[in-house]
Amino acid sequence: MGRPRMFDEVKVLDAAAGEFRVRGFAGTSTEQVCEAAGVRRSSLYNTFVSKDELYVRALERYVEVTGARQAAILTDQGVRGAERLRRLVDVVVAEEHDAAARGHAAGCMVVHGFMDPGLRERDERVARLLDRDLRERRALVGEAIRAGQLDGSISPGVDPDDGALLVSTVISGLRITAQAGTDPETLRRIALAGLHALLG
Amino acid sequence: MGRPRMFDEVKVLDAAAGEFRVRGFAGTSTEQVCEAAGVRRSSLYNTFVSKDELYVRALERYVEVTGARQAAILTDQGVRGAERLRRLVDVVVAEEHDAAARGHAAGCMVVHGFMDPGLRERDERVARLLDRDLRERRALVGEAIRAGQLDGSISPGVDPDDGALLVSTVISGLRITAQAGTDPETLRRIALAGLHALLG
DNA sequence: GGCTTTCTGTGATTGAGAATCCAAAATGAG
DNA sequence: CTCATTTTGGATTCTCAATCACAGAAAGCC
Repeated sequence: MGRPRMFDEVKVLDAAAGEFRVRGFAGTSTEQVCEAAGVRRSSLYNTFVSKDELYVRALERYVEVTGARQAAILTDQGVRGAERLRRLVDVVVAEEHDAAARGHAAGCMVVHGFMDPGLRERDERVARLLDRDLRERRALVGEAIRAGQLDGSISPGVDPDDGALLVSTVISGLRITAQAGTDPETLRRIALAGLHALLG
Repeated sequence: MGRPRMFDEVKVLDAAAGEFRVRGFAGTSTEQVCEAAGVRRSSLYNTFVSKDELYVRALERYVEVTGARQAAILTDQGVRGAERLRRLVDVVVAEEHDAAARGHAAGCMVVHGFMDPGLRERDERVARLLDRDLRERRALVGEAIRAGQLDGSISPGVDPDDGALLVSTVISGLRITAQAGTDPETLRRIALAGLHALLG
């Protein structure tokens, strides 16, 4: 029934996300994506219509994968609330560390997406994806904070919604600070200091 | 002695910075800069050689202006250390607020610069400018923290260098969170929560 | 094995934007 | 007023990313 794909569609999306997260949409050429994915441009366009469509698909995938990973950490019932937040930070720091070892910064599609108003205006779906991701992320962190307040690891004085916003702000800031060549231990120390209001 | 300039070179740089800070280098066309500055393209190129050169000049100017404003706040001897940091946050929040009123997010050339590794690789001067700015900014915040520890407004337990890194991380994160449509009061509350380790 | 279908790869075409060029206009000096 | 000099507006060229079209190749079906 026709010649089968020589490449794995999802692998290409991951490769594309790997490029977009570093340089953003405007800063990444389709040639770079092809290079990273080991696919010819015509195959890329044949499968994914356009650069915009590819970006949307890659963003969907990126949000889904990172969201799932973070959800697993934040809802881990075997761990106290405060520790879940620490593990979240550790994951982000480790990501940056791994990327730095490969020479480039990790970047983040969500950060780039938010920093590019033109992109959100041009494609409604991008705006929706980013907003939904942000909401879900905050909801998950908020739940972890509530859990922490119940198990006594997080001070009951803080509003979980504010706390969630703080966590997402600190992590975004971390992405920027990481690019300036800050070492992982320092990065982790700073992040935990930023969450001092929550973690004491 | 020839026809004089019809435009103010510095005003054009400010207008260019105003565009670059929102969409970054790759996301901004010279046409947009011309539009914003009210200058024709030939005038732009006649005066600033190329887009790259224009960007470097705009970044220099941007870094100089924002640096001076922040320095004034952070070294204000009439104000206690902790209060200086709060004022710094207020300035950033106000910037985002003003921009939001005009429909677009404030953005930040420094954040965009750090999030664009390709740019730093291509032009050594951009990398140097960003690094220098970051160092100076941290040094200033560090000084304010030391001052705060002397006047008793900031807990003596924190390392000023770490504190400075935290402040710059939180402010960067703030820039991102602001784009998601967070209102100014919330933004301010979150930022102060992030600096809880410093400000108590 | 021939046929159909769908993929792949090469190369052409389009299009956006950066860079350049040129003639006209403006201005101050003499 | 006239000249020398520089700016300006518009047209043009150039470059490279993005897209498209077609020929060849690979797999399943009969």
